[in-house]
Amino acid sequence: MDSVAVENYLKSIWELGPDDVATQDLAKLLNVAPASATKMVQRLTERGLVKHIPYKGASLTSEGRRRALSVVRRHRLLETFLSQTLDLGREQLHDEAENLEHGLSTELETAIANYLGNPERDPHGHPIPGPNGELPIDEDLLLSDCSLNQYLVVTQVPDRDPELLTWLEKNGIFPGIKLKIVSRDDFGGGINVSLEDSSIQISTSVANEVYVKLEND
Amino acid sequence: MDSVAVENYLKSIWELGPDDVATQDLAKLLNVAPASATKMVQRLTERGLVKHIPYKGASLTSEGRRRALSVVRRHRLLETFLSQTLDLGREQLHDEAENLEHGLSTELETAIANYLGNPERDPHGHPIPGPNGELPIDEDLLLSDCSLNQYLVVTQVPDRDPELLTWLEKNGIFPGIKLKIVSRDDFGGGINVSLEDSSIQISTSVANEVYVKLEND
DNA sequence: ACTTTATATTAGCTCACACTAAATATATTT
DNA sequence: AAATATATTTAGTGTGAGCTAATATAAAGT
Repeated sequence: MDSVAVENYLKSIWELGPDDVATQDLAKLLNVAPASATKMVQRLTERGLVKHIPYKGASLTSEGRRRALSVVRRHRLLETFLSQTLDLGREQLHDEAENLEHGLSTELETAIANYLGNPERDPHGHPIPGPNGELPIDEDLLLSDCSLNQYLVVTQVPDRDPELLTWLEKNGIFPGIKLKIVSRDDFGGGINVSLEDSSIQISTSVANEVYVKLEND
Repeated sequence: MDSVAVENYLKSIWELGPDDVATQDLAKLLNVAPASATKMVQRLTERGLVKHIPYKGASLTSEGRRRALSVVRRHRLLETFLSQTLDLGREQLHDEAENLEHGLSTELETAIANYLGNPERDPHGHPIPGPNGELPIDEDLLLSDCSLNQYLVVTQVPDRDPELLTWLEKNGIFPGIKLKIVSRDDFGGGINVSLEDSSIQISTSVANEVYVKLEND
C-alpha cells in the first residue's frame, strides 16, 4: 500500500498535470521544500509511478495515474458521502475528505459508492473516477470562455478554497444553478452575470474556476 | 497532533491497561517487534504520556489517557456512524474504523456525534468516551461470572475478532438479546445458555468476552 | 542459592520523508 | 553573449519508527 505521503504526491501531480509538473508547484501545493519534492519525485520514478525529466518536469506513468485516480475517487466519494449524511457546508468537505481518504479500504469505498448509487459527480460537480481509474471526459466549459447571453448551468465550482466557496455559495453560485453572462468588463475586469433573481459581478480569476454547460444539453 | 503510530500505541496501552502493560503484549497487539515497543514506550515517556518502570510495565499518565480515550471515542463513533449509514456487518466495523479514526478532525467528530444523537454505546455495546475523555463507569457483568437461571441481557460483545463475531451473530448473541445460563459444564467446559428460541453452548473463553446485565435494570 | 528460561532493554542498522545550504541548470535581461 | 535571476538538483542532517542480535533482569525450577 502506498504511504500517505506517496498518495498525496501522486494526487498532486495529477492535479497539476498532465505533464511537465514543476517541482516548485508541487512543493507549494504540498507545503514542502522544493528539495523534498525533487527527492520524492525521484523515489516515485524508481518505483515506476512517475516519469521525470530533470529540470523539465514530472508526469505520471499509467500506473501512477491509476493510483492517483484511486485517491481522487476516494476523496470525491467521501465528500459526497459526508455531504449526504451529515450536513456539512460545501466548504468544509474538502479538508475532511482530505484527512480520511487515505484510510478508506476498497471494501468501504465500494460500500459507500453503492450506498450513494455510484454517483458521477461530487458536491462540487467534479467527476468521480471509476473503480479502475476511468475518468469520464469532461466537456464542461469554463465560465470565462462563454459568450454573452447564452443560457448556462453551473456544473463545477472549485473545492480547495473555503473562503471562495463560501462567497460563491452566498451569491447563489453552485452546481445546478442557471445563469447568463450579460456583459463583460473591459481590460480583465470580470463579467456580470444574472441568475434566477439576482445579478452579480464575478472577477476573471473566479470565472476561471467555474465550469458550466449549455442549458439545453 | 499525535502521529498515527503514537495514537495506536496510546490506544493499545489503554486497552491492555490500566497498569503494568507488558512490552510483549503491546508488541503483539500492534504487530511490531518487542524492541520497537520498548523504544516507543520510552519516547512516550519522554513526552509525558506514559509512565514506564523498566522490566515492570507501562501505564498512561492522565494526559496519555486523555489522548487514548480521544482515539477510542473517534473509533467508536465511527463504528456507530458506519453501521448506521451503510449497513456493514458488525464484524467489518472494527477494521474500517481502525483505518479512519486517525483522520477524523474534531469538527467532524462533533458533527458525527450530533448526527447520531451523542450515543453512549457503539454497535458492540462498548461505551463511547465523552469529548473530554470521560468514560462512564462500566457496571456490566461478565457472562461467565453470572449465576444460573438469572434473566440476563447481553450488553457487550468483543469487536476485534471477526470470526468470533460472525459466530456470535449467527447464534443470536449480540447487544440487546435476552438469555439465561441453564447449566455449567464441569472443569472449564463452558456454559449452556438458552435464548429466546434456541439454546447453545458457549466456551469459557468466549463467555469471558461477553458482558451482560440483569434484565430488570 | 544457583541455574535455566522468559521477558525486556540496549546497541546498532535501515528506510521514508522532511529540512537547509550549496551547487548547477535553465531562462531572462541587458 | 554575458550577466543576472529563477528553478532545480545534490549533499548532508535529523527524526520517527521499524528491524535483528546481543545483553540484562526477573521469575521459576531444581
